[in-house]
Amino acid sequence: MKATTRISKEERRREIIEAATREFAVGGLHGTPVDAIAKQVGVSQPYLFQLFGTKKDLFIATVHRTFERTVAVFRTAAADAGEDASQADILMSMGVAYGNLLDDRSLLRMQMQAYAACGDEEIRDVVRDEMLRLVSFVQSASGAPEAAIREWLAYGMLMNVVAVMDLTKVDADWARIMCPVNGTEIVAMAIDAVGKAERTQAKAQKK
Amino acid sequence: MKATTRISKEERRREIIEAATREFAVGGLHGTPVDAIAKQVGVSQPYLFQLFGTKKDLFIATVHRTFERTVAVFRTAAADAGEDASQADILMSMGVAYGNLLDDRSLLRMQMQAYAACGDEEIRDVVRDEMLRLVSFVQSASGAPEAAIREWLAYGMLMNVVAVMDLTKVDADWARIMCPVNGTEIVAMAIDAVGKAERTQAKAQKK
DNA sequence: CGTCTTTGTGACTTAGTAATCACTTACTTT
DNA sequence: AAAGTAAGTGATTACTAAGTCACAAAGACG
Repeated sequence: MKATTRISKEERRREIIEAATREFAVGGLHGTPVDAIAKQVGVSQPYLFQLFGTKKDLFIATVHRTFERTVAVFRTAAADAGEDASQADILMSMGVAYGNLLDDRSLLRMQMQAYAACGDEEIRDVVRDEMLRLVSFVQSASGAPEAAIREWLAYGMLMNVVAVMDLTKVDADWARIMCPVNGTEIVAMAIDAVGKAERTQAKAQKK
Repeated sequence: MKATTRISKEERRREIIEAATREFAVGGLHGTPVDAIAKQVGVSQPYLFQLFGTKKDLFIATVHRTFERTVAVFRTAAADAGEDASQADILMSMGVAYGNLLDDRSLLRMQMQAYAACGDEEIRDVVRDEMLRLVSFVQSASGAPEAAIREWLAYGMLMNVVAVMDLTKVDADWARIMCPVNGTEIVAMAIDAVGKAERTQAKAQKK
């Protein structure tokens, strides 16, 4: 197999992480053979080990990339909200963007895999670190008070679970409790969530 | 190895599921050898296959048990709230009980493993089904409006992530955003969450 | 005490898979 | 074109782990 054109280490690394996201998303760290990732990229399996050292290291690199992409989406959303956007506007914009991001089930599932792998100390440390970055960014970008951010995060986590179960595809009363708008994308939930956060925030500012 | 005393199939099944919860919690479906579970129970590995058929089936049984335990805790908490408890009182009682339940990291991590394994269709169906039972119970036991339950669930999901990362052990500003009371148990968060839910509910009832 | 049912096991098969190593092939530079 | 460097692979090792099967031993019961 030498149909592959040669590209730089860094490029290849990026390609591999993209593929790894898709594969790890389904099987998790232990359920995904490195072979499968290599095959998807069209590169030999030993090369992955040369580039990443260990399967776990590749997993960690993938976790990093996952959170990085999320923060990037938040950054864009915050910028799109405009200069004179209120704190609530910014949270709203980021919430909607996150809802759209969840359409990429690979990214979402990869995030769940990261949480699930927190039984491993090394991975837990990485996940904490990534979460630190994410929360810090949201805080500084929105300027919203802690309580509002917490609530916004809480709804985000609910959205994760809704998305991972593909609840939007379930047409049942109970499903609508978790995800008010069935059959549609989760974005609507984000809007609803930010609406609440806004009220919380208004209260906090009155004090 | 015949130190084991013989007990009924059903008893043994229960023992195995307990051990499986602990093991699967760390390694997930694919990262956990059936051997490890068998060893913990003090029973031979082939016997597990005789009792459960497949590793995946054992995993599914464990998922079932995990949610069952959670609902049981909610049931007790709802009963403990007393006859003339308000809807908010009941949600509060269940929230606090859930916070305490999360001290059992095995149960919590097992729950995350269940979500993470939703890439598998069969497991996803099971998880949906368990979630249906859970949400339905909370709804009927509390009688609270949908929006209040949704918010209560959202904070529950946030608590999950806080617990899985062991954030209560992290003494940093950003950690306090996700988990206001650092160094202490997550219960305080539950109380805070239900406080919010109560307000939401009050609003809904004014309409 | 003998036999029947149920719980349980030792030994094996089969297949996959993380990691390594010696080696090759393409591209770059002088 | 020769020499050097960087990207990439075939073949193999050493091990793990799911699932099977024929068989054993405990208790129940007349």
